[in-house]
Amino acid sequence: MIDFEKLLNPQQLQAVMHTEGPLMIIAGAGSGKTRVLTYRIAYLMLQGTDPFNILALTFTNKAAREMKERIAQVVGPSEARNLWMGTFHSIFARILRREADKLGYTPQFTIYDQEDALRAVKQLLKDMGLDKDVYKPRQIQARISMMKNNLITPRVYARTPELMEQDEMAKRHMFLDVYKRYNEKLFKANAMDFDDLLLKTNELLARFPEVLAKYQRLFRYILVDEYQDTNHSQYMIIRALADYYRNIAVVGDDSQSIYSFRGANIENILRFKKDYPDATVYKLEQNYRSTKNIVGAGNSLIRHNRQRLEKTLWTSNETGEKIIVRSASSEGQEAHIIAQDIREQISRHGASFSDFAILYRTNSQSRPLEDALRKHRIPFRIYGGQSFYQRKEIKDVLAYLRLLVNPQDEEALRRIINFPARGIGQSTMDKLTVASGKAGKPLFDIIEHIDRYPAVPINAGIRRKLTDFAVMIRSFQVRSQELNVFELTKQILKETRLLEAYKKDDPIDGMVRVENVQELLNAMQDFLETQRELADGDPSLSGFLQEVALLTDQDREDEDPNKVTLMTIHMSKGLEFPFVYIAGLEENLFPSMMSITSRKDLEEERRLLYVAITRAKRRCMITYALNRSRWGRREPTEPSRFLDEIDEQFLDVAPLAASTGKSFWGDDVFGDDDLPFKSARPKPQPRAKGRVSASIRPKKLKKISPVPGQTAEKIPEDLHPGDKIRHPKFGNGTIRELISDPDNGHKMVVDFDHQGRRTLLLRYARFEKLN
DNA sequence: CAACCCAAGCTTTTT
DNA sequence: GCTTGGGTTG
Repeated sequence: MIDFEKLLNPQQLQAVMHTEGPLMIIAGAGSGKTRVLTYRIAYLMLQGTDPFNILALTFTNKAAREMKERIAQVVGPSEARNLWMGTFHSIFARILRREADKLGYTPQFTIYDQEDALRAVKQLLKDMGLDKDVYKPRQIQARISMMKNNLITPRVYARTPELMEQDEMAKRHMFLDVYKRYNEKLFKANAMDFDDLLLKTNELLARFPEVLAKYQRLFRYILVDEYQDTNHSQYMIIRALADYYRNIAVVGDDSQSIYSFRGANIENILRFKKDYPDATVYKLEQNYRSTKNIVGAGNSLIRHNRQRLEKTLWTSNETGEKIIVRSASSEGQEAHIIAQDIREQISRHGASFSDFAILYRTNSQSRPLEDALRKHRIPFRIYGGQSFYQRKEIKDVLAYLRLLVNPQDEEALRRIINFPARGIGQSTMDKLTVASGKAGKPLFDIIEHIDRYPAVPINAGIRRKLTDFAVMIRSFQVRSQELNVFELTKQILKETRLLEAYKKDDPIDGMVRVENVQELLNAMQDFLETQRELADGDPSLSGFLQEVALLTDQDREDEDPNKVTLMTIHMSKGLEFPFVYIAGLEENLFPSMMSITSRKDLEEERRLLYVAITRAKRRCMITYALNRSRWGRREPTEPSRFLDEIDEQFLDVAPLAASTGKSFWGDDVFGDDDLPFKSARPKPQPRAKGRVSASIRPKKLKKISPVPGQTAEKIPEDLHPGDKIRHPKFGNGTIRELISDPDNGHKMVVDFDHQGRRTLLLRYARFEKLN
C-alpha cells in the first residue's frame, strides 16, 4: 500500500482522495499537478475501480505516455495499459472508428492533417472556379476550423446573420457553399480533419442516445488535464460524457491558457463553478520547481492580467539567482550571448546540455540560434516547425498506405499518382476530376475503370498507365492482408522505386530523404512491437496510420538525449529545465504584432511569457535584440513592454549593448576565430527541415538544341520501341513505348540505364539515336 | 510532360 | 531571406 500522506502535501492529498462528484484543481506552475493526477488515478484503481472505466484526457501524446508510465510504476503495467488515456483527438478517433458506420463512414476512415485539408480546400476552390485571391485558402481553412471548433455547422451558420455578414464584408459570398462542399468532399473521401474528430464525436453523442449512454456508463471517472486549453467542441464532449456519473475532475491553470488561437476558451475553466454548482475546488499554490526569484518574477508579471482566478504561487525553495536580462545588437549577437552563457554554465556548474532550453515566440527565430550553437559546438535539438511525420518523403510513403486502406482518400491519391513520375500529369488529372464530378464517383474509381469512360478525352497510352496504377494499388492492397506494415512498405518502396526517385531529384537532399524513410521503417517496427505487447493492441495498417496521423514532433525519441532543447514557448508547456533562455523580448515580436490591439490577446501573450519563465528551475535569462531582420529587412526594435512589468527586485539588468561602445558589431564578427576552440566550419549538413543550401546542388547541364526535324505532326519513322538513345542529361537508355498524342504532342517512354523510367515529349526531347 | 523561373506570401502559436 | 506554387518554356 502506498503512503499517500507522505508523498503529497495537504492540498494535493485532498485532490487525490476526493473521488466522487465534480472537482476542479487549480494547479499553479510547478505545483505537482502531474503528481496529483498520477496518484489520483492510482488511488482510484487501488480502490477497486477498473481501469477500463477511467478516462483521462491530456493535451499531448507525450503527457499521456509519461503519466501512463508513472501510474504503471504504482499499480503495475498490466493494469495501467487498460486506462483510457490519451489526447482528445486520439481517444475520440478511436471511438469514432468503432462507431463509424453510424455516421456513414467506414472504420478505415482517413484522418486529414492540416496539409491535406489545405490541399482539399485549394482543389475545391479550383473546382468551384473561385478566385483564390479573394478566397484565400489558408483563411478559408482557418475559418472552417474555427466554425467546427465552435460546433457551427453549415446549418447553424445559415441561421446566424452575424457570421454571414462577416463573410459578406470580406466579399466571400460563397463561403457557406465552400464550407458545405468542403464537408461533402471529405465525407466522400471517407476522411475527417482534426476538427472533425471532435465535431463528429459531438454529433455521434447527440444523435445516438444509446451510444451516449454506453460511454457515459463506461467512463465512470473522467479526468481532464490542461482544462484551460479546451475549446468549445471538447467542452461539449466532456459535459455530455460526464452527465451521468458527474465524476469529473478537471485540472488546469488559467494563467497558462495559451491556445485561444486554436479555439481554446479560457471561459471553460473560469465558469466551471457555474456549470457544476456542487463542484469542489482545490488550489495548488506551492511551487516545487523554481527558485524564489523565478516564482516572484512570474507572479509580478501575471498580476498585470485582469482576467484570472485569484491565487499566489509561493515556494520554499532557495532564493537563487535573479532573472538575467541582456540586450544584444542583433539576433546574431543575441544567439551568441546565449551560446556563450550555456558554455559558461556548463564549465561553472558541470551542467549537461539537456539541462538547457532556449525558448522563443516564433519558429522563425530558431535560425540564428542554430547557427550560434553550431559555432560553439553545442549539440541541440529543435522541436516543432515541421514535424517528422509532415516531411514530404514521409507523407509520400504514408500516402501509398493510406490509399490502400481507403481508396477514396483523394489527397493521398493526388499526392502519389504521379510520384514517382509515371506520365500522369496535371492535364490528365484535370480531365479525371471533371469525369469524377460528372459520374459522382470517387477519383480512384474512374482511374481503375477508365475503360468504362470512353468519352473522357484521354488517349490509350495514358489510359494504360492509369489502369496499371490502379492494378498496382490493388495488388498492394491484397498483400496488405498478409504482410505487416513494415514488410508491406518495403515492397512498396521496392516496386515503386520511390527511393530512387528521391536520389534522382537531388543527390544530396535525396540521401536525407532516404534516411528519413529508413527511420520511418524503424518506427514501423517499433509500432509492431509495441502493439504486440499491448492487451488491446492493434497492429493493423489502419491502426498504424491513425497513430501517426496524430503524432507530433515531441513524440519522437532522440538517439542522443543529451542536447540543448530549442522550441516555441507553446511547445514548452508542461516541461521544465534547470536553465532557460527566453529570446526575442521585443515589441511586435513578443508581444506579437497581432496581439497588441486587444486586451484579451495581450493578456494571452503575457500568460505565454509567464509559462516561459516558470519553465525554469534554477536560472532564467531573458534576451532581446536592438535590431532584428524580419522579412529579410533589418529593422530597429524596442524592448518588450513585459520587461517593465516584472518587478525589478527579481531582475539583473545589464546596461544596453549599445552603451558598451561595441554596437557597431555586425553578425559576422563572431567568426570561428572568436571561439575558444578553433574548428572547421560546421558540416554543410542539411538543416532540420530537410533544407539544403543551394550551393551544394549539382550544376546545371548545358543545353543542347533539339534534334531538328522532330515535330508534333508525326512520330519519326526510324524510331521504334527497343531503340537505344542517348540523352544529354539522363544518359543512355532504351525506348520502351511510343505514345501517339496529337493533342499534347507525341511522347516516348524511355528506360534509362541509370536514371530509371522517364516520359519525354518528342517535340522537345534532346536526344540522339544510337546504333 | 518536365524543368525552370519568378512572384507571392510568409512570421504567432498546434492537436 | 526563404519556400512554395503557378505559369512559362523547351
